[in-house]
Amino acid sequence: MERYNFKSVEEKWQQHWEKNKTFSSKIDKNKKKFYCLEMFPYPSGKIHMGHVRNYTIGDVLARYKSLQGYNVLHPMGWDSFGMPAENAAKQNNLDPKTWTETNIAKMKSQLKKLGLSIDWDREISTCSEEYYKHQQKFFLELYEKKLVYRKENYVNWDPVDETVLANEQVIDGKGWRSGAIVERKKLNQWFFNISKFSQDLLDGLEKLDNWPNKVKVMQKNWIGKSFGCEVNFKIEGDLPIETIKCFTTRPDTLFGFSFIAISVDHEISNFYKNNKEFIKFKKMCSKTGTTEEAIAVSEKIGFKTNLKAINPLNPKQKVPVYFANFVLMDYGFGAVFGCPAHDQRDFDFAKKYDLDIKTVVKPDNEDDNYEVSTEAYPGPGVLINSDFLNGLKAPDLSVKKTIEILEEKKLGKKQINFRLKDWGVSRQRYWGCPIPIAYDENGKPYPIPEKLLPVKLPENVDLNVNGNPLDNENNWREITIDGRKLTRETDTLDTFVCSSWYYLRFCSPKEEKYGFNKEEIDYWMPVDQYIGGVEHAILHLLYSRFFMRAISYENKNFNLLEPFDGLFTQGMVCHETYKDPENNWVSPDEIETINGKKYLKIDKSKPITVGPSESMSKSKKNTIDPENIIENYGADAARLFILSDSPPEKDVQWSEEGIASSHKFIQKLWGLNSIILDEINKNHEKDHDSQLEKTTNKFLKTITDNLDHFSYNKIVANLHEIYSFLFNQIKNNYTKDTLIKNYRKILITMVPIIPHFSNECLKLVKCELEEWPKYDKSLLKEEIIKIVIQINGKKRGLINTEPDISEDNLIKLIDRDESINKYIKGKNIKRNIYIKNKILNIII
RNA sequence: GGGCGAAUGGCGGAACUGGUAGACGCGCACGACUCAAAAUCGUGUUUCGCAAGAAGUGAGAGUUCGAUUCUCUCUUCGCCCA
Repeated sequence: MERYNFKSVEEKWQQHWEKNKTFSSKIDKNKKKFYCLEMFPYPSGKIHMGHVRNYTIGDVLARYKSLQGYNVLHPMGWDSFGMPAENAAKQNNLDPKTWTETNIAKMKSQLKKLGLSIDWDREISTCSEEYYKHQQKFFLELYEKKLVYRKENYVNWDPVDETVLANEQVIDGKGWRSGAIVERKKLNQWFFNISKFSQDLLDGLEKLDNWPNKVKVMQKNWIGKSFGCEVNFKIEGDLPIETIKCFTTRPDTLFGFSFIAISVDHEISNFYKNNKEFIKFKKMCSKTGTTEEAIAVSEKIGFKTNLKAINPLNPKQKVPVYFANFVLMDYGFGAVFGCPAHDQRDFDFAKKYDLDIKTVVKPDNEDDNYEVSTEAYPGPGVLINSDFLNGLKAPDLSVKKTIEILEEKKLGKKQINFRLKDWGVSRQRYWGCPIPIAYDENGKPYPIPEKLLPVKLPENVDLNVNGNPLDNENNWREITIDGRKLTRETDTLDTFVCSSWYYLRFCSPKEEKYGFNKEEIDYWMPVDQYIGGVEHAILHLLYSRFFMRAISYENKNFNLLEPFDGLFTQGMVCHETYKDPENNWVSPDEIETINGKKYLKIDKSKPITVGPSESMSKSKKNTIDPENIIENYGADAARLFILSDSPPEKDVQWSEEGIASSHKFIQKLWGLNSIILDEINKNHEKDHDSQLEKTTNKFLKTITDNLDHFSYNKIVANLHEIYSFLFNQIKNNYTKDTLIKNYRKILITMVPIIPHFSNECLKLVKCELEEWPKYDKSLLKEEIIKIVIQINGKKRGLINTEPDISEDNLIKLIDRDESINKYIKGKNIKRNIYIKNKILNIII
């Protein structure tokens, strides 16, 4: 018997698929469509195991659905704008475009080696002009609809690199590259008005039945709807200010009020423009980052004004007004009232500036003399020290009641607030989609006319400058439109914009007039199954949901709100970690195993410590290169193993033993295939066919159920079981027809998982790939079943019998079975619980 | 601090709506083949016990004839938000 040569077989089938355009897709209204989409990769250079897992899961589904008769759309593309290209280009002194295109070519060939059923004719790359010209049109369309606007906003500013940093580039308040303390700086930036759809995005979650609940909860919290109240505080003091408006979710704690804190950007700051102390204070505040977390951990500092605020519920009480670093202008109204006893931030602030701390809520298990001492109590309870509000249950009842009172007195009104802020899309970078806007000498924005689109990125740009390289491209920046001299916008779009509509582009990747073609969209959209990492649970998915709404907004021809009908989030790929005696990370291929112990390959006197399995990362040196795996074990083995060990939604541990065992299993299947080919050529008279029929039928049911539920790890177990069955029973002399018929069915079920191998075997048994084999329900019935016999809930034996046996007949069988009967002989039976075809519990 | 989730052999994990706990794989042990090794094949493998048997799904309680599964309390871990 010849060994299975995965290399030649895999190559052969990959060429076959490519030549025959097996996976190309087009509209066929007679067939049900299935749009299977995996999150497209960033072309970083080469694929990693995370990609292998993501795309294998998607490929199993796409191939399965295709066999089930669906018209499957399974495309792939490149999320190819972004900072790594710019950084790499700087380092290697080449341009981002070349770097990106080289990477794409490399990764595409790697993905092809995995044997994915992708329609490569639909390949798109977001950094190509054909792609981003449509994005620019969308931008202008949204600008027209007033869903895009420009405003001043704070950014994380690295004063050393003179550049804007994304939140994830700020580590412990410092720039990731320079290590400089990050400042807050105001810049004019473009925004998508996502908050306009806050309520709608929240409501839409309800209908997404095929999304993991976890993701829906995360999005819900991110949108962060809160019920509260806008309160107007009367102000006394030396400035012409009559009231300050605050937003609060806890108006019921107004009797514990002891200060008002306003943002340094609040309009009142205009009166302090020339105050040197204030300017100093404001500068100090700018050292605090812009994230909620940075604000939470920083020291709370304030700048006292001469203003006094009057408690609306208790006009006798007057409290100071401070500028404070923990209040941001873009939440609420840039002003909060402080209730130190029941908010930790306010508590810290009050301690620092020696302000009153008055307890107004007591926990249920405390008496009325309860007092907050070392930290704030933000929990539920009952109101105390609050005059006419005393005794109300907090927060539900007390908040409701307080709002009613404030509304009645016209001192405030009920308000709904969302945490979701508008999406700032301006990036001060070269390698992104240019924003199709220019400005006149007064800074007034002009959309670039459609006939001048796309606004192309200039080439041969000097990237080794601080700040945005486009700012130095004067030839590119200055343009004349209709005789008017204008200057281009030099910011480029956030790459999340590119990925928030790519699923539409896949439906009609060659459409020239518009980003998509309506007929194609109507047929293919929505995506039936979207598959990717949970790390995109919030931003990417929320932005895509927004984008769909923005395109549909005020559009009579097009009205699709949810792009992804089903979502599946796969887990990460992990690997053991290794360290040498000096505590340096060591990669798996620097290690040699001798007598079960691990040593450094180049210096065998150094033993290796094995650490816990962690998600693969370059810094921990525990990555495995998929290319080597495919080279040594084959794509089918890689696919089989990445599916086999864990459920796809959980983390999986990559191991050398695991991939080797998958490879062995394919070899065993090949051996079995040879035996079956021999058997088929013999002429058997004896007949054991019904057992083969039944087992195959049961296997088909199980594997189909498991495929339908993403239980891909169990599918691999099913294959092992059916293999053992065939291998052990093959000598039973099945008749040729039965053997070939059932074996073909089994082979077809392997196609989604190990497509090269199973297609090769199918060819050898002369089977043209047709359709997913259906199982026969009537064959699932067993002739003999096992019934568990329990005595007082403890298993004491099994009875083999025909199905649907009556309780009386079953007891007669037990009387004859000594091993069970010995437990009940001479005992008084109180009662029997009989669950048909399953269990009999005898209570004595 | 809040939200969500998880905890099952030496390891990864099975167990459909409460009904034989440990499928399948890895690892390990023994055996066959071999001069030998590798590869391959076979047998075994939750724990204690020679055995009959007993205990057993993070800990403790509860519901039930029966709980890995449902309820409550706690512990630990993971993810997200802070």
